[in-house]
This record gives sequence, structure tokens and C-alpha cells, in this order.
Amino acid sequence: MYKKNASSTMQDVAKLAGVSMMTVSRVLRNEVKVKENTKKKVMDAIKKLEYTPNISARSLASSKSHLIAFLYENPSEGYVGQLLIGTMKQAQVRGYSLVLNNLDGTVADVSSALRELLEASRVDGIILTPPFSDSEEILDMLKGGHLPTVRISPQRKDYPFPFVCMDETKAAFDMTKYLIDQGHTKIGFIKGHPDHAGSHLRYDGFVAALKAQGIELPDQYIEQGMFNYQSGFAAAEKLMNLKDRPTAIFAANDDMAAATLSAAQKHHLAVPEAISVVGFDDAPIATSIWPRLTTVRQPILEMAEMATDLLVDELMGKRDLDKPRKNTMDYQLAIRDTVQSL
Amino acid sequence: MYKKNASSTMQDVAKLAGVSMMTVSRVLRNEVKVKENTKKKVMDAIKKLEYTPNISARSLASSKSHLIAFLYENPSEGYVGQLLIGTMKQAQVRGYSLVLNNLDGTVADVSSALRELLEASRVDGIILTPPFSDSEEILDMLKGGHLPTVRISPQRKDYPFPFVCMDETKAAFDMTKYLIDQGHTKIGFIKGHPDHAGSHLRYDGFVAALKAQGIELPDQYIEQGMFNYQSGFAAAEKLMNLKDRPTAIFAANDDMAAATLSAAQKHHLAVPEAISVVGFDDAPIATSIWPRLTTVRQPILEMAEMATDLLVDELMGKRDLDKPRKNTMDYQLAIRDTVQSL
DNA sequence: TAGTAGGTTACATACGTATTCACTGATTTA
DNA sequence: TAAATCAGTGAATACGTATGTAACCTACTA
Repeated sequence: MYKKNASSTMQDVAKLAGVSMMTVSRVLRNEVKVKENTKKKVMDAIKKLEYTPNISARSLASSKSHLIAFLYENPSEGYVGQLLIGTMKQAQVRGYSLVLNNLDGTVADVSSALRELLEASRVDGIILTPPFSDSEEILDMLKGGHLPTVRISPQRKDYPFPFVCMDETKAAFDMTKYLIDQGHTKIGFIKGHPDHAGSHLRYDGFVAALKAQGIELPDQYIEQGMFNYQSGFAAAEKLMNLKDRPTAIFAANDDMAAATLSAAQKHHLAVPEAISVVGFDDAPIATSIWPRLTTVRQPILEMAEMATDLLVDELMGKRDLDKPRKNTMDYQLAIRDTVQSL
Repeated sequence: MYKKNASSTMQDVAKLAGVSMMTVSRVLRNEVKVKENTKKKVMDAIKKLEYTPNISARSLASSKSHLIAFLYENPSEGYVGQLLIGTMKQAQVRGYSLVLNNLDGTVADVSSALRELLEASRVDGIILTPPFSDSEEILDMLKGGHLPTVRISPQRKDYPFPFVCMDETKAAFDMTKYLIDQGHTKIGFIKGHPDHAGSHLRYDGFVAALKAQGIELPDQYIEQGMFNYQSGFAAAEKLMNLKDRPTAIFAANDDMAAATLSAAQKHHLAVPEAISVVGFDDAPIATSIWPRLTTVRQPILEMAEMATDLLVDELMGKRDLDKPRKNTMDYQLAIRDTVQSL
């Protein structure tokens, strides 16, 4: 049976240990030197009293909330979900909590909505996920302030905020090259949400790879998607209804690739025998579906972790000069079961 | 450009409005009567100073954190995701924030892990989701304490905590009856995770419906799943490999039903022509896949909302006697495209 | 006119921690 | 040997809000 302890305070610990509150405080954050002997006495007292620091008091005194705002748009996307998991975990490790801010389409005025959220929750820092990583509206608003911010997968690198990203164009190039190497020349592409920088980067890589091999790309092989299942399904159907149907489809993310698999089923097209499909992200769905999706593995969890570290370092004034403030992570191709050699 | 205001305090507001802090405080929480005129002066001062209350100070003074712990096990499940969205939204409306606690399999000792979490974050109340809604370990621990708790979809109703649930047995009964009415008599069932009360309730409803119609249920028509995609896929394959294959499969949740669709595809079984499939929950995936899944619609968002309201009411001492502390919500069958009449 | 009840406001203190400043004794430096 | 540095510690105060207690005012009653 659990009883919220009649909360002993730092005062009590100090008294029991026979030292001052100052010393207790120092032991807790072990920043400055404290004699081993004293330290032990304090630790014992803490254990005996089951003392746990009062977060509110700590926040008030230090004027730090130990809260990080996590801005995202669409929680149902596998990508954002993974990002969230990684960030949450690392934030906890570093002693911070997350405030989740969903700024989706229902919000008319993004910047004023953000302003309200920030004022209400008094966060110490912000993590921006796509598409907000590149939202001029938000970036400009944040630029003049003194609220530490880090961005995940931004395209524009002319803002002063540190970031973590991946060479998405090169990854898309490599994946396209892989399809070509397997003998595909008729390759359809389902673009991502136009607000997301990644959509354009991935498309650019795709186009570049085709051009490098001298392969032509008919307009009707390009369909617009929105990064979600529904739009991917619709786009895939259009490609499949083409008279000169592509032999492979490159969807700009895994959710749309999964939808493409469903569409193939509806059209009685076996994957990969009748049509090959590849995605991007290596979100959980990639290995949940059948057949398992060939895709670009983004180290999403690691990116989230690093972004969190970057931010917390900045918050703690440990702007380590060894750690670059702009990081580009490695990717790899996850070759699985949805591509057929021709 | 956003600048964190050099934070004006209640003191400043009081001075500008020519009243005492006490009055400002009262205006803010408008519990007690304040003269209209005075109120207006205060509001004007607040607006002019862009005053926002300091949460830390408020928490410290009132010894309330305005935090609710949301305990869950598997965030990837569509069901929990929806629950989270609903809870988060309503918590925000009521002026509370959520602390997300994932107590998954990686934690050896659930109750001590919970104890630590509670001590560390000092939450005001707890929301329990399945399977924790029925965890004796957790319930017993909480029972003796004075930490308000509400449960979502519990089975055991002999604990003193208010809850929100649905008649899952009856819903499963109805869905099974529907399949029978469509002419199915050979119906396979994929059970859910045994730790979740819902698994058993749903199974019971299924069995009861068959028995009511005098339909026999061979042992090999029952497969154990774990509520996730992978387990659902494996279970579905076993059913499909049966010599006397069922004509319909009832999966205990939508994730497993979606997996069943994939498995059907792998086995070249058209849905619903060759085999019918139904799920339970009406999670987002139900309408994301093709064909759209026939399933039991649980009002997940509403349940989350109500649970949050129940908890907050208790926290604010508004234990409204009109509002029952035990709520059973309505469900309905979402008849879509995965069932064929025989 | 005095008394009274009820509505409205002011003062002062508590909440638990972080932190500035000052102090001691010990060790090193010139 | 005197001065300077330094590790280790303590006392006191600030942080911004909530709230108990007491005082105040208004209007109404007797």
C-alpha cells in the first residue's frame, strides 16, 4: 500500500545529518566539492527520511521548469511517434519532462497558438519536428527570443538553432539507384506533404538518380501524397491505373508505402512479383506489414536522443565545444521483401 | 519575434490595479465574489502587463502539482494512442498536464517502479489504462493511499476507484451474432493479451453467442494473440492453414484484425470473398486499411474524456453526486467491408 | 441612530529549494 | 613568517502564489 510520505523537506534532512541546507543541496547536485564523510551522512539521512526533492519548490527557486516543449503536427504518423518515444526517453534520463504540443490543422494562427502555449507552460526549451523545423513563422518568432531551440530534420540551415538531420536527398538517391540496379526503369514516385522539407529533398534525390542514369521520368509517374495512409492509397491507385504502369513505386514515407501495398492488393497486383514498392523512414509499420517493406532506415530514435542531448546541454550551459551543434546522421538501406529483380 | 516577458508578478498587477494580491488571486480563480468594477481593473492590469501566473509558485503554495499520471503499457497500440489523445485534450481543457508513464515489460518490479515515478513527479492523480486497470499489485498499492485514481475499462469492480468502461462481453456477443446472421458458422477467434481483462470479456461474449445459437466451436478455431500486429499475423496464419478453415475470423482487436488481412493476402485469400474478418475497438487503423474493417466501435475518445473529468472533479473536491462514479458507455457495430454474406 | 449581517479587501506568512555572501581553518606561496 | 589561496560549510534571503485572519464597508433592520 502506497502512502504519499508526509514529505520530509531538505530542512529535515539537514537537521538529521547535522549540516546546513546548503550542504544538502550541494550533495544533491554534487557539483562542488563536499567532504566524503559529510556526503555520506547526508545520503544516509536522505535514505532514512525517504526524502524526495519538491519539484515545484525547485522550479520556483531556480526559475527553471525542467520542461521541454515538443512541437509536432501529426501524432498518428509512425515517424513522429518514434521521434516522441526517443525524445521522451532521453529527456527522462536527463531529468527533464516533455510538454506535448500538437499544433495541427485545427489551429488557425500557429504563432499565436505557440505563444500561448509557451506562456502557459513556461518551458525551458523547444524541440521542433517537421514541418515546424522549417516554419519561417515559428523560427522568426523564436529567433529574437532567448528560448533554446533545436530542430529535427530541417532543410533551412541559415537559422541559428542547432539541429540533427540526415542526408535525405542522398538516401533517396541511393534507394532509387538500388531500384535501377534491380532492373527497374519505370518507377513511380509518391511525393510527401509539401510543407515538409523532407518531401522535396527526397524527391530531388529520386529525380537526380534517374537523371544520372539517363532514365526519363513521365509526368504521370509522379503523384502527390500527404505522408498519410489515405493519400498514399489514392496516389498508388492512380499509378496502378496507368496504361503504362510503373514496375516499381517509391513512396516518400512508410505510411504511404504501406498504403501502396494495400492498393496493390485491391488491384490484384502481387508484391513484389507484379510490382515493387519501397518506402522511407523504417517506421514500425515497415516490419509490421506483409511483405516486409524495403525502405530507407532513418535512425529516428538516435536522432531524437541527440536532439534532446543538444538541447539539455544548452540548457545546462554545457555548450560542449567538442559536440558540434549541427549533426548529420548516417542512414542505410533496409533491403527486405518488396522489391523484385527484373 | 517572441520574447519571454520579464515576467510581471501578481504583485505588479495588484499595484497597477490598486488592489491587494489577495484580490488579484481571487479574480484569477473567480471562486469568491469580487466587485465587477474591481474585477475589471484587475483584468485590465493583467492584460496590460501580459501577466501569466507562475505555475511553479502556484504549485508550491497550493501543494498541488496540477499533474496527472497516465499509466500505459504499449504506446504503439492504436487503442492506447487514442486514449492518450483524448486524455491529453481534456486534461488541457481542465488545466492539468499529463505525465506519461510507460510501465512496459522492461520494468522488472512494476509496483516499485510506480512508486518511484510517483515520488519523483508528485502527481495529483492517476489514470490507469488496461492492463493496469486490473493489476492487483497496483490497485492494492494505491488503495491504502490517498491518491485519487480512475480506471479505464476495468473488469474487477470491487475496488473503490471510479471507472469508465463498456460492456465488452455484450459487444462481442453482438458482433458474433452479426457474423452468424450473415450465415457464418465456422468462425475463428484470435484472443487478446491474457493480462488484459478485455481479452477475456470479449472471448466470453464470442463463446456465449455461439452457444446461444447452438453452434459448436472446435478448439483449433481458437488462437492466442497478444493484441499486437505480429501475434495477430501468426495466429491468423494458423487458422488459415487449417484443413477445415473458418469462413470468418474475429480478432479481439483491430491491430490483430489488420494483421489477419495481411495474412489473408499472403495466403491468397480475398477478403471478404474468401474469408471474412472483424475486429474490435475501431482504432484509426480500421479505416486506414483496405478493405475497411468491420469492427466494434468503442467510444475511446469519449471514455478518455470522461475518465479525465471524473478524476479532475475528484481533485477539485467537486464530487458531483449527479455524476455517477462508475460509467458504462455505449458501443455500436461499425459494419464496413470485411464481412461477406454466405 | 446604533447594531448587524454579509459582502469585499488587506496584511502577513507559509510553501521548499536555490543561491549569494560570509566565514573558518588549512594549505600553499613569496 | 606573513600573505594569499582554497576547500568546505553555514546563515539568511528570494522566488511568486495561496490563504487564514482580521479589518473594512455597505445597506438594511430595529
